[in-house]
Amino acid sequence: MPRKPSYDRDDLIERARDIFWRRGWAGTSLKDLEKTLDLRPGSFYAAFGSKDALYELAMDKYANDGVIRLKELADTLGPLEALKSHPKLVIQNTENAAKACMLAKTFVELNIHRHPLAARANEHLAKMQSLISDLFTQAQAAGEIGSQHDPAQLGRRYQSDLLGLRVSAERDDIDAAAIADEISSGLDKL
Amino acid sequence: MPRKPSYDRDDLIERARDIFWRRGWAGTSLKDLEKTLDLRPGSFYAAFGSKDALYELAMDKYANDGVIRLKELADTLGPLEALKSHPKLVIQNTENAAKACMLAKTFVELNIHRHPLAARANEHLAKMQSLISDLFTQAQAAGEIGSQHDPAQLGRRYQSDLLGLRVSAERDDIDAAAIADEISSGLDKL
DNA sequence: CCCTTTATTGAGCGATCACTCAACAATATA
DNA sequence: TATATTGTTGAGTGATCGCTCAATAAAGGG
Repeated sequence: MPRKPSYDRDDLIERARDIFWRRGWAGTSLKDLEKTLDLRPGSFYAAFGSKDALYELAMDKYANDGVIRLKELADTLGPLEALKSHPKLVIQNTENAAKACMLAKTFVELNIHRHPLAARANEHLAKMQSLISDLFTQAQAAGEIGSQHDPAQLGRRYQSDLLGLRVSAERDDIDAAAIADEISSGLDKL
Repeated sequence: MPRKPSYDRDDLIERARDIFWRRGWAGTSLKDLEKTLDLRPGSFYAAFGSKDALYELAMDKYANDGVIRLKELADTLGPLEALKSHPKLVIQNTENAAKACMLAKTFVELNIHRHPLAARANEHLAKMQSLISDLFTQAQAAGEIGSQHDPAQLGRRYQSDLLGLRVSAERDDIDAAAIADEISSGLDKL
């Protein structure tokens, strides 16, 4: 009986992810979203409910894709090589996305207001950190890094360095690829 | 002849700096500023001209104070020890300020719109990076670090790591002091 | 065809945005 | 005290914010 939507929902979420990622939460207005998604207000709210609800969908997609990408990298290259190549890859998205981490941007922007999206961003960051630590554990088990290191500690430091790299990568006057190389080669000394 | 202002201008700029630092550019409304500075709109605009003009004053103060603090640290402890203790100090501001770097927050929030404040934030970041590199040069000249390293490269990496640390320090579930220690002890291996 | 169900449209809601300005208050000089 | 100069006030500007909803369009089942 019913009429079908004229759009692909996942495609809209991806486009929303990119504009939220680039412009931030407060920096993205509903007019921006309506233009980017080619939706009138009524369709937008029928489809997603609110700006925040769509932001959450977009951020969840961002986070899940990031986890999948790193896991696939580990399956292909092994844990240590995955961690070594990840920094370079993560600042190479020439597309319509930003370089800085969307989770970090969301957290920093909204945590001061105790906004639920900040808490969710932090959960995603914690999950990613846990994945990174797992890869360090695997690398250690494989004898690729010394047994004296604490994987949790390494994961925490790695993620922190990655966040710094990705902020630096937004700057035109910074050679971010060089920083990525230094992060990677630092892992060889473990 | 004239009437004198009933406020201390520098004090207002410091209070503005803290609220801008914490809440960001879009996240700080004029109503917020009026409440924090105890100024009615007319006085605000007579004193500062615009929200952006005050933001610039606040950010400039933030940046200049940061430069002065690091220089004083170097005068007291010497270049390498200054760089080693700086990370711990910079995440210890228990006051009404944020942990993440105001320059990085400003740049990341406003650069996508090519806002003049983003360009100015980047200039401040570049100047701070230059100061850091100078300290590495001095440490190298004093034989505190090996001669095989490039001070410019070290400065770039150090600043990037610092930005990551300061983002991580906003998270309640992260032991930022531990990351700061790792950054510091990493300098001993140079 | 009709009818039911859902999608789409776009004018417009109240609230808030950064900001203005005419009226008034306070102070220093004459 | 009178006057000139500047600071302060707060109602109010047009624009934009996120969002609503009644009207209309489209599609499948009978």
